[in-house]
Amino acid sequence: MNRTCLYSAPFGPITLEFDEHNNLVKLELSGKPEYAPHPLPEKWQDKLDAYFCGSMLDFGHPVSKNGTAYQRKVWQAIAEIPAGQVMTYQDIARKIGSHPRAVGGACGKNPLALVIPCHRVVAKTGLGGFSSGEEKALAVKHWLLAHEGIHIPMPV
DNA sequence: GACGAAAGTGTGG
DNA sequence: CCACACTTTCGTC
Repeated sequence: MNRTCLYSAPFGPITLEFDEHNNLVKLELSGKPEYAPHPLPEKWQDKLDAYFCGSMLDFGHPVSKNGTAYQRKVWQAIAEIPAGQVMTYQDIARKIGSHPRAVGGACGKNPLALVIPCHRVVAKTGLGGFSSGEEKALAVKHWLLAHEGIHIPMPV
């Protein structure tokens, strides 16, 4: 079985899902306070605390293995993005030899939202899209970017 | 310059 | 096989 934990992030509650292997399998930016909050592993509590504190912007955790080969490639490329820096979908697509559309699709299925800096990936026209236009998720993305000191050029 | 349509890739039904 | 996705680019107005 999996354990669903809740973490109080500055922008709102986030849901972390752990499996019986005690490893993070999913990280949702949307808090679902409808489950009994299991004790979040101190290991991740500290990581998240350090991240939101601004001391550690890199989780340094392997990407989820629950995905296709291309998805893993995309996530890995994203994970290689240095902290405090953003990369466009085209750059990533070019890096892995694919196209921006596929990159966006792979990112959309990214189960580890915060672990994989998918929010660090922006479109050429600015922030780009997020969750098919989920303003809430986009707000979180903007918050995370601002947290890293990145200013997003508005497409006016 | 702004708006609308087509493109080329991967995933899901 | 067809439709969708966190886009990009070309064509037209």
